[in-house]
Amino acid sequence: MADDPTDRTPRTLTAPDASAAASFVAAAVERDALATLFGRCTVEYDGRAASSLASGDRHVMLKPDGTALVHTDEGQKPVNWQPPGCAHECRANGGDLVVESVRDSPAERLTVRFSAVAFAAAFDPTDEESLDVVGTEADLKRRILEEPGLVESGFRPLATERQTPAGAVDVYGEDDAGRTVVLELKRRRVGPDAVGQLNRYVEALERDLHAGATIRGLLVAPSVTERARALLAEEGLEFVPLSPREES
Amino acid sequence: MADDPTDRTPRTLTAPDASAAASFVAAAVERDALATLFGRCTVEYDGRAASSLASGDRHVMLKPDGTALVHTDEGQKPVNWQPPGCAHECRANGGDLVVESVRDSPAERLTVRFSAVAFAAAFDPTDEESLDVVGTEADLKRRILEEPGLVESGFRPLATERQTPAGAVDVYGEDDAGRTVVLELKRRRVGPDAVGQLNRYVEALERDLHAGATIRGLLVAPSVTERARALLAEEGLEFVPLSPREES
DNA sequence: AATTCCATGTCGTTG
DNA sequence: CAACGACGTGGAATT
Repeated sequence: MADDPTDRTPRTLTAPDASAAASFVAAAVERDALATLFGRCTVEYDGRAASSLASGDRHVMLKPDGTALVHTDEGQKPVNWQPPGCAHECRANGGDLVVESVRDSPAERLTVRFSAVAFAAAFDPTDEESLDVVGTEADLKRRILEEPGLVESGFRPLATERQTPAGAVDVYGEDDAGRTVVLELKRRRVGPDAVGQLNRYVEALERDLHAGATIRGLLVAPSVTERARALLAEEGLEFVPLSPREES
Repeated sequence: MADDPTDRTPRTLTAPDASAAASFVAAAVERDALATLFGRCTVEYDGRAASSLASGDRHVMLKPDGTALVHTDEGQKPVNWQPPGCAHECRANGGDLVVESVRDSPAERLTVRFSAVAFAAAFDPTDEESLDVVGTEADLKRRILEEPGLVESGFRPLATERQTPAGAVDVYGEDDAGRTVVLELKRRRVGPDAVGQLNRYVEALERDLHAGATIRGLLVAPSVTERARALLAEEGLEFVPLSPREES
């Protein structure tokens, strides 16, 4: 059974010594299994930045796509990690189990050194499904294109992702007076950054079309912070309250 | 041994039925252990957005701080998750194990329904250590304050985090001609967003000080993209190449 | 490979 | 609690 590659039974190991753990993890990595380890370890990282973490109990996951994750008992983000595409290696060193995940470009190395492994497990996951998310900026755009009057009476969308020297505009169109209108869409409450983004597009289009062109810039989002509202006013831009999901 | 709260041996369960798995996970959550599950499940999420994921093999982690993570065999980010502060519940329902993590404000619910649990484990992690990272924007600031000439000959820093109507400026100072200088620092190669940020600060200060004030805005980063460079030129801003770590 | 921008971003700090 | 900005942001789409 242990040699059947279609076997979905997990392999496990409790309190192994370093060499048993190394063999176990090496075999799991070799056969593209998802390996997990729990135990007392230190973690070193060097690459885009560098970090060091003293000894403590952590959970380590090695994925077959080259991802490595180190989790403590707190936080949604791993305390250390390595992105997909890395090569996982492991070896016994002294009495320790050393797990390393390495990649080039950028050159990065993650080193986890276990002084004690409490537990190891390896799984062979099969997952053909993909996630379907609702309530994104794309949904907001869809809503607007289906019902332009949600933005304002008489608004007519002419293009999406229209290019400008400053980047692509989310939605480009005209108002009922024939003036050019630029929409910047956000799925949630917006701060000053989104105002800056919209302003870049408006200024780029004003330069690009012709000197005297009057272009309206509308920030479309569920709500806006005070500072963002002040910036909008300074720049002569407008805010339109609208949510990606039907309710507001 | 199983009742010793200081016991660091993990508890494990292989191919449990739904009610055994539910008891096991409930006990782990109750005693603030870190619980992991591996098996075939569906995942539903509703909250800031909403999502649905059909049946597949996944790894689920429930942390004592209320974090929930659902990982597939690919990717650094969990396919679904719930942030710290959630309440974990679990129950047997039909032949399934249902795990839910819920929070209010914002109202969010994650529901994982296992048709089969291949494996469950619970750990009692102790981790007093905190991570030390090097190569951040704070390091870049430190470098500049220790050796202002790295920015340009004669630069004199006067304040950090100086407030403006548009937010706080990273570093505020004067050049050798006595002109006001604003620095925006970035730890890595920058795009148009950072230029917009710097421009907001410069314009706010020009308004704030007096009408005719000439203020130099310097973007300090390892490098800059072409579009960002063009935007800098348009706005009359400058770029200074400098890295958070000693080398460039 | 590089650029740009969205994200259920997450996370820390500050008011 | 809201707001603001950094992050080893990650990830997708486009060039």
